[in-house]
Amino acid sequence: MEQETVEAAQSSELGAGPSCSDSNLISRMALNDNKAGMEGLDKERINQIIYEASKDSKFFENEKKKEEQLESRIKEQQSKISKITQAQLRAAEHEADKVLAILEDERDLSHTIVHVDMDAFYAAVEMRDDPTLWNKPMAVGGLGMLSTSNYLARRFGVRAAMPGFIGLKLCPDLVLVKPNFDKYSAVSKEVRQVLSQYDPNFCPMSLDEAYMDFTNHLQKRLQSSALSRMFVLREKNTGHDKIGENENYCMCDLNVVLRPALLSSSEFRDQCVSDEILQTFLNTESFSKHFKVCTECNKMFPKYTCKVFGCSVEDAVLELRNRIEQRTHLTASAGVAPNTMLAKVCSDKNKPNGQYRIKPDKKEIMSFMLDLPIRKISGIGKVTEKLLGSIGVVTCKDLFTHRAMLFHLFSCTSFHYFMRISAGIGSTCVERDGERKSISTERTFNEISDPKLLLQKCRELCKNLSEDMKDEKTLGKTVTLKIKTVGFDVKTRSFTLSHYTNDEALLLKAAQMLLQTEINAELPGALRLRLMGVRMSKLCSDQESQVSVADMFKRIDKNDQGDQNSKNYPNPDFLSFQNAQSVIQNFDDICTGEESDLHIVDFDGEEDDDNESSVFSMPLNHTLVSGLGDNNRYKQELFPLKGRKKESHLSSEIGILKFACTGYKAADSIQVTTKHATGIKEEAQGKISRQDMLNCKESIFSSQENGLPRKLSFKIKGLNHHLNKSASETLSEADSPFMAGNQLMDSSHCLETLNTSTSETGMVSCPICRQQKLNWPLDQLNTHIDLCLSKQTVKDILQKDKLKNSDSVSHKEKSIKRPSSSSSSSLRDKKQKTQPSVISYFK
DNA sequence: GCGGATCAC
DNA sequence: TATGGTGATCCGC
Repeated sequence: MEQETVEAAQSSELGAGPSCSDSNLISRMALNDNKAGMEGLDKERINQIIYEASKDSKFFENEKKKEEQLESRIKEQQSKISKITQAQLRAAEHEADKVLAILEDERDLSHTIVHVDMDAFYAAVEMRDDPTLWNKPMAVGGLGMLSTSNYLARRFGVRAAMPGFIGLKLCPDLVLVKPNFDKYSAVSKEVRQVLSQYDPNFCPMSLDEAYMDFTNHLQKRLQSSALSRMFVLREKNTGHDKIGENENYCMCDLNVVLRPALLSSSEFRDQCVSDEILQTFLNTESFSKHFKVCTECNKMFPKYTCKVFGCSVEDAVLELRNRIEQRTHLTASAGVAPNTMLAKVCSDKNKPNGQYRIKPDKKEIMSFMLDLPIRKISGIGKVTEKLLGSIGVVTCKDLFTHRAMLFHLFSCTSFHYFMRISAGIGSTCVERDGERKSISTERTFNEISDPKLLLQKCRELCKNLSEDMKDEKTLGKTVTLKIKTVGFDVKTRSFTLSHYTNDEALLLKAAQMLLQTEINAELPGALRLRLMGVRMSKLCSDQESQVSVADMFKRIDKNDQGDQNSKNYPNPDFLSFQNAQSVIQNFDDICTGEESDLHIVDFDGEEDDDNESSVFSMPLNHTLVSGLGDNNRYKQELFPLKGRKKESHLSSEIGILKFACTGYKAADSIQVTTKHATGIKEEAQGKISRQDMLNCKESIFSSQENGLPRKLSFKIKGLNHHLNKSASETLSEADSPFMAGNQLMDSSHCLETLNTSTSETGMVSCPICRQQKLNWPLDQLNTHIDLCLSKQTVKDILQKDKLKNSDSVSHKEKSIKRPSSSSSSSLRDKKQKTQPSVISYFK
């Protein structure tokens, strides 16, 4: 810990010059001894070894590059500083003090937060189960990377996040053990069982650590009997506390196999008795006389004692740690404080197998913060440490001293974060994280540069991810490809689909497109990778696609009121895969006039329809609903308009449903909104051109592959339900390339048509941007279409169309409340009398 | 919304 | 011979 201060002080002095320019090792690669069990090491020697092992590697080159980038960030920071006037600093100080005053108001000392952290968890589990490791420096991991090391190994400078081969250089006797995650996870479960008895809502951060709120437990504890705070302890240092030492002894959790019997045998079991009296009784009375053999394993009990734990926080936490140890034969450390930030720091203070408490007292907190290095705070890593160090901030108190400067140099978020740290204020709730926000898989490998093999790797990853997502019953919308070059350069490229999916083929298509783009960018060179990953974000649950129309209403209403509970409702911006899929499946049937289980309900609140109320219970993915504008009678009754936003998401979805079902029937006058995959919305008002109509069709057709929708980007507004004369005059279906006589082709034929009609000449053209290529493979064409749809091309088309139809009046969505007579055709005027304007559906 | 960076474990 | 995998967040654009 002391070295750390020295290192930080050095970096604060270095100013502009590169750090460690004299010594060979750059600071970011130096041993990070910010970890228990690593005090007082010969850092210089260790760093020299690390340097020797790294200096010629590409990894090292990249680290140097990053170091330089950091240096230039620091220079920028300094040039900013040079422009700050004294007056500005004074003003900033004033602002900062205001912030601190507000924070002070929020200070909450009423909670008792405990952070529990298993000591060298993975390593400890392995040592517990293998006596041959007991006296050896060991680490869990491989030559590539270590997950954790035992305390013996730490004396050599071997630590987590260090490559194994360097660990071996530091400590040639180091034993490497391959990780057994299943085992760690099982042990973790046991630990959690104990934790849950103190706080059922504890918040696990990983397999080996958790935050807990002890406040309630401590309250109850005050009322609890001494006996209920009595627990069994194995006598230590007899050897009988280690698994594998002596097979003759019971290794069960004595608090499970023995304690109940002890409790019921105690003469105090029905009485209120003081802790002292009970403890004295336990010390004199030898229970082991009566209980010698474990009924679970039939082995002899080891030597044990019983202890009554008091009602204080310290005793409660000690009891918890003891119970963990009895249960798992592993030790844990704990930190106790009024908030999570401090509790976390505390759990490290007396590691291993210790605990530390900061009392809920402002003075005590402030004196604790006084010389606490900022690096100890969770969230401040090596970069922030260095950035802050360069302006003289090393301890938490320094954050306060330099608050005016921090105000100028950092974002609002960071500044507030720093101020909270300086005041020792942290979160007092330990709620578990909500739903996950992304899911990913990535793999490091020996260099791959052959495009075929790269695509193969991509395929594997997508397959894995798709499976993981199906296991998790989750769908996603944004696909991100991550690549790391052999030079350790990391890049991410993402693409947002128009609907949620976890389908392998769709995933692959998106990821492949992104990868191909990167491969192409390197041409004529090769893209040389050492890692590839695929991530899916913007998730929604698989289940959520099964909502009824009523749910949908509720959801929109909740969300628009900014309800805190809106998380309980599906993301309003959803077009579920199932939804789309079901529409597509019904698509051909409807167009060809065959049976379908898709319900079509005009749900506009007019008097004449008895079917309408049934809509509420229909699953949406089999229901086509129209008329859901704010004028909708049912909707108004159910959810009075209280400044609610327009139901654009809903109408978007319904628009797509409508189009899918009626697109072939054509329309006389419609409005098109294109929602790009990028999220940009483009609108075209007035009459739609024939070409747009075809584009829409093509888009939907080309979206079908293996029966799956690929792209649904069009939202049709104001679509009239049925073909009529005036429409047929302006839009002849016979002109469609997808018509076979009077019959519409099914989707597979359309695909064929798309293919063959163009391949006669060998030239294939993109239906969107009209770009032509010789023998454009369908795969790539589809990928290209995706790209087109996501970029600006559609916008251009729509722009042109706008020009062509410049006689029609253009409206902003907002201004359209009623069917506009100025842009109406006579047909629409007629229709309007019998039913609400189609435009009003999507106001 | 996207991409780079930082951070924790 | 040789430096991980997963998830979250923030910032600047």
